[in-house]
Order: sequence, then C-alpha cells, then structure tokens
Amino acid sequence: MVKSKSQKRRAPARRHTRPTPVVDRDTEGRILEAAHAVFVRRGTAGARMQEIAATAGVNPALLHYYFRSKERLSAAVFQRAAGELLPSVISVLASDRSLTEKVESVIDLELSHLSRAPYLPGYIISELAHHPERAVQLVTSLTGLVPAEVGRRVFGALRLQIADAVRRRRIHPIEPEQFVVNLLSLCIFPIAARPMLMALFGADDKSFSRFIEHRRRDLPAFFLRAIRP
Amino acid sequence: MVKSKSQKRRAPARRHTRPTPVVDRDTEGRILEAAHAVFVRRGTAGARMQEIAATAGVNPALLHYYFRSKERLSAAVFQRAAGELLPSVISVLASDRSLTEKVESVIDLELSHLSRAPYLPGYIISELAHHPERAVQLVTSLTGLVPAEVGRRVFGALRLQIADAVRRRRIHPIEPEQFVVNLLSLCIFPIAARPMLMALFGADDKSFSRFIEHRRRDLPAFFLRAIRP
DNA sequence: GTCTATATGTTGATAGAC
DNA sequence: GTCTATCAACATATAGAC
Repeated sequence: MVKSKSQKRRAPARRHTRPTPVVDRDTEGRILEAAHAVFVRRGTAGARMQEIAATAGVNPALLHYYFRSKERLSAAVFQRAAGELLPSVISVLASDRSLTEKVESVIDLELSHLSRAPYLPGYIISELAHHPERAVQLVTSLTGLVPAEVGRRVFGALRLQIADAVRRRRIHPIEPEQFVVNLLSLCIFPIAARPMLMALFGADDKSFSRFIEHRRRDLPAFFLRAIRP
Repeated sequence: MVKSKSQKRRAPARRHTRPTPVVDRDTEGRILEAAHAVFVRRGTAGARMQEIAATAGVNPALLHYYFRSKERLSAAVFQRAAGELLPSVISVLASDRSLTEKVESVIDLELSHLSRAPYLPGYIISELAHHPERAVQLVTSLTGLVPAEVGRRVFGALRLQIADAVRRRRIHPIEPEQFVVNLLSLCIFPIAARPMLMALFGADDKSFSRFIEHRRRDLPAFFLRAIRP
C-alpha cells in the first residue's frame, strides 16, 4: 500500500536506458492520458476506471496506486483538460497587441484548437456545472491569481485599451467582460453544440467542417464590425 | 408486471374529482418532473433512480412501472428539456418579422428563459455529446421534418430574407446558418459557461446576474452592428 | 397502481503476493 | 511497481403481495 493520505505521490523513477516516446510514457503519464480520453468522451460520472485502465494498457489496480481514487484522478484530468483551453487565450488578451490583432488571434487559436478537440468544451462546461468549486481552483492555477484579482488585472488592462480606442473613435464602447464573452461565445459554442447544429442543418461531418472553416474566415470581420463605432 | 416490450404505457387514469395543481400531478407527471430536475442537475450518468423517486415522493419501483428503464426515462426527460429550448426560437426565425425584430426577439426570449433554467444548455450539450443520435430525433420531433428538410425550409426562407436585405444595402452578406449560430452562441454560451465566467470575472451570483442584464440590453445592438453593411 | 423484498450485476477500492 | 483475488457498496431492475 502507499504512504497515507498525505500528499503527492512520487512519480515512478524514469528509466534512462532509452528515450521516452509518447506512446511509451511512464505509467503515470499513460494513465493520465487514457483518463483524459475516457473522461472527456464519457463524462466524469459515466467514465469507468476499468475502461481507463484498458485504454492505458495497465492493470486496474494501478489507477488507485497512482491517483488513490476516481475523484482525484478526475480532478487531475480536469485540470489538464482545462489548462489546454484557456491559457493561450488569456495570454493573447493580456498581451500588448492591438484589439484587432487580439480578435483575430483568439479566433484563430480557438477554432484550430477546438476543431481538433471537439469534446473539450462540452466536457469542461458539464464538469464545471457539477463541480463549480473547481472553477476557482482552475482560474487560480492558470493565472496564479485569485479570481477577484484576475478580474482586476486582465480586464483592467483591456478596459484601458478599449477606452483608448473609444476615445480615438475606433470602436463602439463596450465592457471588457462583454467583449471577451462575446468573442469566446462565437468561437466555443458552435463546437460545443456541434451535434445539435449538425442535426439542425442536416449536415454531415464533412459539411460541418466546411461550416467551421467558413467561420474561421468570416468571424473576425463579423466581430470587428460589431465593435465599430 | 407490465404489458411487454411493446409501446407506450397508458397514462394512469386521471381522477376528475378535483382539479390537478402542479404540485399534485398524477404520478407519471411527478416522476417526469422530478427526473427532469435530477437529470439536469446531475447529468444522465450521474443521476440516481432513487434520488428521482425521493424527489417525486414516490416508491422507487414506480419509476420502472412507468418508464421501464433508466434509459427510457432519460430519453423522455431529454425530449422534454430540449423541447423547452428550441421551438420558440425556431418559430421566431421562421416567422415573417423583420431581421431586426427577429434578432431582438430571439435574444430576449433566450436570455429570459435561460436565466431561469441555467443548467439547461449544459445538460443538453453534454447529453447530445454522449448520444448524438438523439439530435436527429430531437429536431424531427420539434419540427416534424427530417433534418435535411429543416435545413432547406427554415434556412431557405431566412436566406431569401437576408438576400433581400443585402440587395437593399441594409446588411452585410452572411450565410443564414452563420447568422443563426452567431445569434445562439451569444445567447446560450454565457449561461452554459456561467461557472467558468464567474471565476474568470471574480463575480458572485448577484454581479453575474447584473452582467446578464447588461447583456440583454446591449446584445441586440452589438449583433445588429455586426450585420450592418 | 403502489408497496416490500430481493435478485443481479457493476463499480470503486483494497489486501497482499510477487 | 505491478499483479491476482476479492470486498463492500451501491444501482438498476424485477417478483409478487396488497
């Protein structure tokens, strides 16, 4: 058995006798990767530890050896999954680029990332609905700030940038929070709601991909028109 | 025991000796209502039949008497839940009102409905991710058309209306599908992602409600600017 | 139609050998 | 660190009395 309830388990010693390709990671890494795949596809409650073990190609008992419980494993996976989605956006928004560039970058980043991980938004949304407390933990771990502080710093800088652009008659006044939410909505929702939209459009996979490609092309202009004066 | 695997169970005979307030529905109705509450809050896989029975105030065995299995109960609940979200929007979009009126109506309808049922979008998104086949069934039951036909009719009419407005230089060209998806994204995503956004903003319930109220006020103009020529 | 009692099958988790 | 064997705790589902 293992240490006790205390803290992080030490990672298994790496063998340095040969390089470590992604397909042949250390056990902990393989479990995490498999768990990610299964949790994201089935949802936390629907995921089975046994399926995760099978996917990782390891003995089921090892999941508990490394992560102690399904709850902890799911928390680790959530952190990892959410960490893929937001940091790049936050860094773009917090950069010193122009508003136009920010809009274009965020749209490009989000759409290309999400089209490769279409289950991600739905998983994160659903996970946060059932564990709202993880949202705070998530934002904190991503930014190193408590939420109230994030609001002040990230949105504070954006507010100044917007106010400046408004003063120069470049854009219509808008709260920075609304600016960001509008941008994220237009990127994320279509991917998250993909099955519903496909049914609504009578689209198959291929034509829905075309739809997203059209979006990548048209969305920046759409958004920029919306914030014009 | 019951009929067999055949079809719909007859609803229990209604007692006409007194009116039927919502709180004292017939058993089937109470089960459905309780199941709705539990499935939407916990997700389908996370929901427990026992909790549904307790919420409805009925014996657990009755759930199976009326709905035969958790699977069937969850399908009934999904139909009911999704049926609350889309029909009003579709009827507005398919009406003969102006584009401006359509935009304003959809935003108002969605935001007021969703602010009262914040779990709904997340539930539907997550449910469809795990049961994509239900999307077709849903669209069909709502519109009475197969998806391919919906695309043609609903979006066909909208396409003409947009083309006409473009010809009269009232709006910028846009595909009707993109028009609808943009509109729905801006309404639905902020509610679905509420826990994440609250953490990101450092907002509490009250200030997030204010955020949504600001949205209700500003979103129509935002969207209408985006489709200007 | 509604109840009690129970069957049946999983699931997360652990003990202990290697 | 990894395996086999196994447990206790549910969860869904049914049988049968009332």
